[in-house]
Amino acid sequence: MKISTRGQYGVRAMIVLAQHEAEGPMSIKVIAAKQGLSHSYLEQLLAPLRRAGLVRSVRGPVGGYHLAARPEEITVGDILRVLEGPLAPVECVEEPSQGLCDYESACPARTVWAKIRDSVQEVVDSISLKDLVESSGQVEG
Amino acid sequence: MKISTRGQYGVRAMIVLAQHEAEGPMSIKVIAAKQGLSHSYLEQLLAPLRRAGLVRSVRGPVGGYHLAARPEEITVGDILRVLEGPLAPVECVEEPSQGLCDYESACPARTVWAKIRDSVQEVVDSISLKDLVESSGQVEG
DNA sequence: GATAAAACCGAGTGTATTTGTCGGGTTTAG
DNA sequence: CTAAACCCGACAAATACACTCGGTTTTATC
Repeated sequence: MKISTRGQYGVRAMIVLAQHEAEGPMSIKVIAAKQGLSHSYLEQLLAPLRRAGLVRSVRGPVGGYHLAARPEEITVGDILRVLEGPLAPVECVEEPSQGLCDYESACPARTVWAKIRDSVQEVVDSISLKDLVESSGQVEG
Repeated sequence: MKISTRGQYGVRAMIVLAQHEAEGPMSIKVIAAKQGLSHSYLEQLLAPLRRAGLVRSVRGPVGGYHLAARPEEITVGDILRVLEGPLAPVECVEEPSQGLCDYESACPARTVWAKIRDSVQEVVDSISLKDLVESSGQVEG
């Protein structure tokens, strides 16, 4: 039941972008330094986020990344789905619907997994980047 | 964000034990057959469940396992904590308290992880084996 | 136009975890 | 005494994770 570093770092990077939204594009180098992350690895996370339309990139010198929408329009769920895949604790309750367990059609355990899934989704979909930037005292740096 | 097969199989095995509670100890062989699991692997899951006091074993011929408490007293959370470890999406929000992130003391992302943790725990701690046995049509077999 | 900073891309790599298997030992009912 | 069951530790294949590396393309600035 762990979120991998992809999801963790991705959320942290997006928070940084939200915090410095007004300052124009921010380079991978700067984001990585602010969060103590590897440049190359962070690069691998921003690529899918860009393809998913959550951030936009500007190439060339003084380029970098900025949010593709306002902070209140981007949720933690959006980020985690891109970097972690389906937010379901087991395959058989992924959406769009995976098949039932092959062993028996009425699987009592399945209801548990579905409830966990719904519960997690409700949490992450209800938290926007704006919420996170506001709740934290504005971080300097 | 996945639950490993340990947790999945463990919950399924415990449901089987709850369903046949009245019939005396059930052997690993029978449980494994009912759920289509490997005998050896299931054996590895029942050992920690026994040490944690969730099941009791009876040795010798016609031995096997049975629940150590009534189905309404054993929750899915109890089972998952034994087989999956702490029910926290990232280390820094595990209980008893792990240290904060080493990078900055005020980590906005941390509040997200804590909410996910609480949400998952509330779900799994509120579902007992009794709930699962009742909700499913009584499975024959 | 040259330079350099930055995004972009794909492949590769070492480690850790997962998901089991296997073999042997111990307990115990019949 | 023996078979059935639990008990224990080693081991192995497969997968996922967490990066690293080298090179290409784009583009502001000198």
